[in-house]
Amino acid sequence: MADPLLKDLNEAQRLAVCTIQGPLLVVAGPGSGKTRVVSHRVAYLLRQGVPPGAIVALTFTNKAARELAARVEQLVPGARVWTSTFHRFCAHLLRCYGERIGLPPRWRIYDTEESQRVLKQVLEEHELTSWGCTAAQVAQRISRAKNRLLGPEALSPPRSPLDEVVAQAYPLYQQRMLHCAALDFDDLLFYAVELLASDEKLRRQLDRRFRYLMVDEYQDTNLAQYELLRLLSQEEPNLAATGDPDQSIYGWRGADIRNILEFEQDFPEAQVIRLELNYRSTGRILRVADALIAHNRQRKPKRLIAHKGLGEPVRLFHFEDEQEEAQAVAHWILAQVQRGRKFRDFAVFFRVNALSRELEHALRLRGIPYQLVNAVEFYQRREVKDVLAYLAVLWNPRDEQALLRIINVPPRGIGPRTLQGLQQAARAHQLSLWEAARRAEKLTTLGTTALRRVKEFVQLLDQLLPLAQGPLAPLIREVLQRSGYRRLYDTENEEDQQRLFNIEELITAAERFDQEHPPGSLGIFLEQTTLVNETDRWDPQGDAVTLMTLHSAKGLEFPAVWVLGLEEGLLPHERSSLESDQVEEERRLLFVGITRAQEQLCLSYTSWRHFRGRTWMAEPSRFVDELPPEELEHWSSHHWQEEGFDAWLERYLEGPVCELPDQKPKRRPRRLLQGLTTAAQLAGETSDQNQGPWEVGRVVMHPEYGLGVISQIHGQGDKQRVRVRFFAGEHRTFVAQKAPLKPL
DNA sequence: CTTCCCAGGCTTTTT
DNA sequence: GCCTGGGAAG
Repeated sequence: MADPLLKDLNEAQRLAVCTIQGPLLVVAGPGSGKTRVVSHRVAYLLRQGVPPGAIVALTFTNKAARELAARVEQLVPGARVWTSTFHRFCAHLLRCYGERIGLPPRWRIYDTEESQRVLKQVLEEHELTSWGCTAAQVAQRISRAKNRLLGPEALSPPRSPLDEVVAQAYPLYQQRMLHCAALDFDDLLFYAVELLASDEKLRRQLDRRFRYLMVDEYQDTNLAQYELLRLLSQEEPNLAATGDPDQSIYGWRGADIRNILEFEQDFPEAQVIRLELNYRSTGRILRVADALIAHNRQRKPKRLIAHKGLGEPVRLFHFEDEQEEAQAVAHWILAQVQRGRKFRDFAVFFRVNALSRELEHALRLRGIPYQLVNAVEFYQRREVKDVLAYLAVLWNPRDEQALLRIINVPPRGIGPRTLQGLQQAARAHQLSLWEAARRAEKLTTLGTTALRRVKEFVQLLDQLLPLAQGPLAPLIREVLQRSGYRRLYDTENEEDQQRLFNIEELITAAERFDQEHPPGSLGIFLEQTTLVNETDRWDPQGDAVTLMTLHSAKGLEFPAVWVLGLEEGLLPHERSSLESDQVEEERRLLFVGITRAQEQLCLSYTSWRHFRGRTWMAEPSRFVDELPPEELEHWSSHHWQEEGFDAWLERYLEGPVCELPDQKPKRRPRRLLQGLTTAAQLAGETSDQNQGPWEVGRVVMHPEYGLGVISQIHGQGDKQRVRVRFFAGEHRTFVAQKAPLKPL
């Protein structure tokens, strides 16, 4: 075939690209060129004369959607194929047709925090809190129900107190959400399915319009997503799903691995193509992965065939404790960087974030740059959410959570008492909180002061309301100006500066938005802020080692990978080690970690682990026994007494390594005073951005340690720490904001 | 309305 | 060991 599009594809890939009619399942093992296949398939469809508007490609993350769009653009410049996340796709449908199933106009998406607050309110108002279950638990159950398309009326009979609470709270929660014109993430899918299931005409219309559906990461779909796809694949059943059951690691979020396992039953005409040739990892790494995952029962038989050579053996290390382990990781990296490798070639994975601590310490001690992937998301920050809440109220005053968030921020004397009065009035008269506030004089028995303050607040919003029709950036500035929000923060204070800076960032984002949207597009902006996270994810920026959880590692690859903490209770996690389904998911988690490695793979476990303030006796993970010994080099902790890890490293690297910094004397950080973090954890590079009352060289006084000198300042904002050398000889690091230090 | 203090808890986190 | 949230005190 002369088509250049198909030139660089292997046989299975080509088949997957060219199979365009009927249901198709592409079981794509790790590193098998799945993204290539998907993008080429879109291009091929276009090449075959399919109009771009007939194609929809659904993904789970914005990043995946963006990447796919970019690759299609590369192959077929100017093609306008709709790539979207499930949630955005559903949000779009509901914006267009939501009123058909009774959704209020101008609804907004509540993020997890907001919807949980609503739930909490509901629980409290109906005295459902005394049952000893948390709002988070109930929220999770409601979420799970929605993912399974179970409405409040469809729950199975309660069998536990929690069931009881859920049964009562669920309908109340839904009512309240709709009353606030709010949808949570799960609602987007749930209502979209309801819409299509209840409106056959619309369903058929959309089914015909979106003739070619593609879904990535199909193993992670839940029932709601599955049903959505079904509803859109009746007359035009050209559904192409790609995924790998062995990489299904989101069962706990409602993903149902059966969707992919039973694809052929669900779509009897389906063709199944397996991409088994792996371009990423060396042979031994794949054999280890293969042997491990073979212990799972819930899977589709599939091989991993190495395109690369056999490569080095996989290394399995046993250490005494996590300090030794962390030090070994650090030396392993450093020694290789000294020999020409880049820091960015390395990644370290762990099951739980808490395990990064010791590792970070070890890396810092040696000046190894690293990027820890779990940053607080921009749109989750308090000040950003406050400003967004103002916008949300201006967009739809019925938005109760938003209103509650700002009604007394900055403080304007509307305390819990006043609020309670307003809320009572609202409930009594079936009004929104905003309406109650607006008519507070008539509806409540508030005192004159309280009433005046409410009035002032109502006036403030009334002044701002007309501006909501205009562009965003000026609106935000005006909000900040008239509400006095900016005054909340002190330009002298380091942390506040960061917050003000974040607000500036938000305005910048709004300015960009204004350039691309007509005035009054506030609703779209609000939707983007919840559905799109600009800042989060891992970016290969700069030269740094990557540290992340096994979950975050999915979809990435690195030349050299180390997975640590292969211990019972940690991997499989203790909370997932009883049920076999869950253990299988944990096994897949390790599988995902292993298959990220291109050339080198190290695995490790320890005898002792300090964790949650205790020393735990550790036991090798059951998965360790499932690895094929013939592909491994296994080094036990006894070995290091004879040789030492550094000596091993020299042997492994076949030559001396330049001096590796020695581990500082072993001392476990002790807790000394409330709000105080010890030096051992945070000794590190000196920041060159010393500002505020803390400066290197400044003499300070501590109530317990006496006089000292600030020797380093590290980090920024609320993370900022000051390291102090006390004249008595101690070194300590303090959280700057909470430091009990007095500058002298 | 803050601020302080302590108890309890504690995977993973695409949207 | 460290953080969050709730409750009491200022």
